[in-house]
Amino acid sequence: MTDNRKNHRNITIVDVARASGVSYSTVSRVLNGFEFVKDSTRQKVLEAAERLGYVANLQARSLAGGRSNIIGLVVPALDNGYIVEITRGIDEEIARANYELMLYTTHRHRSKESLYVNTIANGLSDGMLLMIPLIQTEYLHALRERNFPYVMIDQTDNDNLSNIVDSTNWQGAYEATDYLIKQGHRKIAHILGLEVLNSARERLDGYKSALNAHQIPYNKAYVVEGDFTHPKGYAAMQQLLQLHDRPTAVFAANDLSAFGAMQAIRDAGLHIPDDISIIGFDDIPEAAMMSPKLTSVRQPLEQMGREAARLLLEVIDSAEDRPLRRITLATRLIERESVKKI
Amino acid sequence: MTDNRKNHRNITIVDVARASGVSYSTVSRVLNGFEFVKDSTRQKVLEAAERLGYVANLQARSLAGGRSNIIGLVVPALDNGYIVEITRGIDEEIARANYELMLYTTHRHRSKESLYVNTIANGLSDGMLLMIPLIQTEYLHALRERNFPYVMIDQTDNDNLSNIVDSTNWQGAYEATDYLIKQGHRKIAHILGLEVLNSARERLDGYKSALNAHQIPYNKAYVVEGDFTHPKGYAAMQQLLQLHDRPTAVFAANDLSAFGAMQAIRDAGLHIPDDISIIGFDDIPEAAMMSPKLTSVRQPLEQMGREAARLLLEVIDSAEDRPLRRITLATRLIERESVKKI
DNA sequence: ATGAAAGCGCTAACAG
DNA sequence: CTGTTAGCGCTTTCAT
Repeated sequence: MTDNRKNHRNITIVDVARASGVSYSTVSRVLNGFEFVKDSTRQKVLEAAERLGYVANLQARSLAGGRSNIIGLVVPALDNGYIVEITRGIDEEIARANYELMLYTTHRHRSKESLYVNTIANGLSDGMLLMIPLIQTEYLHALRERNFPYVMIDQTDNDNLSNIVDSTNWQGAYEATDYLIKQGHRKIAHILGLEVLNSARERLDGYKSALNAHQIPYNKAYVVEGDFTHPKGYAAMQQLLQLHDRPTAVFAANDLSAFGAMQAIRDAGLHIPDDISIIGFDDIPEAAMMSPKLTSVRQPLEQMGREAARLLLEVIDSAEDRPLRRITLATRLIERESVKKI
Repeated sequence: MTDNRKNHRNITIVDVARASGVSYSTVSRVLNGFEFVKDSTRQKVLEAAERLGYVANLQARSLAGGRSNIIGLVVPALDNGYIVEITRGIDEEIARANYELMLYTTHRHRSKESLYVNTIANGLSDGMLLMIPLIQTEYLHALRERNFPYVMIDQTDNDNLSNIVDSTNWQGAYEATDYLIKQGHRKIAHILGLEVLNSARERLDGYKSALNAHQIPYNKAYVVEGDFTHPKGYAAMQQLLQLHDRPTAVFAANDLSAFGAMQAIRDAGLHIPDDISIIGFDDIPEAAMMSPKLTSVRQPLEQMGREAARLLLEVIDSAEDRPLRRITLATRLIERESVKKI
């Protein structure tokens, strides 16, 4: 601080100790719910703390080896409903457990990822939640080595040594494609997700398997590049619209690219679902607000966040040799208005 | 911790000191960019820190009276684009200054607000950003008393003693209404925001003033209760649709209620903008993704976040007697497809 | 059941 | 220019 800003004396356990006539270690015990404290003492201390308006100093507590009740969350950015929904689930769940959230946004810079992982691990968080696509396994290794609690969300740890929460990508994609087929579609395109990501590959596989199950030949021209973004979805759809044998339906790897595709369809003067049916993946809140409302495979995003938070809290509270868990939540097709039966 | 989780020895300045053969206060000086250090010493220290993989312990630094480079952000919840957009702006700006974000979500519980304000002020944040509607002035008073840097976003401090970033609510509402009038509308309804909030009142005033300026009598039946949410917007619109003399256009206090209204209009079998024109406020990203795309008064949300962050950073860096600032950003009408000329 | 004392990692005078 | 020292507020042995 430039000046005397931090010279304000906060109420500390010493003050509480003085006010209640005990030593400050006793105050600490009371505040931490330690059991061997005389009831009358406990009362006195609690009362004094209340009266003085004592507020614990988390950093000091954490420094001294206690818990900070803070968990770190690393995300790429706050720029889409997908991340925000998961974050909300996390937020709700940790609030319930009286934890706070420290938000680290990498802004998709690689260098930040390692920095954050390090900072968090050696800092004040009791644990950390990772939503970093393509995280390098070395970080994870470092975390494990120091026994730092962490949970990954919707990602794969190639070493298979992490606690993970994700959802049934393959299954969801299969179901979406199968649904389109059952609505009479045969010419079904797929707008890919970012292919380096596991979720994107699993969705592609689900799509292929469904076609295969119905003996519909796989048409390479119907599978176009994408990266989970709106602009790419738009471009991909434009590409599909130029095909001689235009698809009658498209399954987009996520809602964001589906929105882009819808835009492209509209801009081409065509109508959804009359001319082309479309189905998304994720079911972010915006999907229900579109017109027509987007049919989509719901990934229980908020719930994924909640489960991840809960799992992390468990890990923090448990012994080191706790067996790893992988929680895979079920996706579910939400039928709305963007698919037509033909 | 239940076990030896925190017994992992981190690399500290003591290690760096030992490795570079200087005292640890010198290391501290180097790390803090203190100027009176011999260049050769600085090199040695930096090199050793790098080699050892030293990562600063923010809590210790903050405890000892230094900066934590963390700012606290208090928000009601992460449940709508309005908050998320502002948060994003904040996030980007503080990242640029190498700060981290500690997120406190009140989940709209009053008790949490005071707790957070206290915790943050006595905790590790260097400053705090407040997005709490109807914040109690006593908290603010407490903050000022301890000279704790804070900035409020899109709120009013009745005592007028705070640094604030907001936008031209009155002006924006006036412009929206004026625009509708110029498109030939006379029967213009208004879905109110949460009336206890200043922004809601200012928008109502802007609406009234515009009507007045065009000698259109104020019709009380056209002004219906709302609270900035989708469901209330829906209900408000239903109410308007039942009127004998139905309005031809409605100005909603924010996009969220506009979305609700649009839904109600569609559910009533009517069309936008052919049967009813609608205009929102905020211009959250979803507004451009609707069909028809919503015409809306853009509040530069992300920029508001940025400005607030920048202002806070300035306050943190400046002397105590820095004059207060209020930054009011301009709103701007974004014409899209939800208003028809009649 | 409670007090005394050490120390977590760091910054900031105070000396020199 | 650099080392020494005293805390910041708290948890945690170690005594008693």
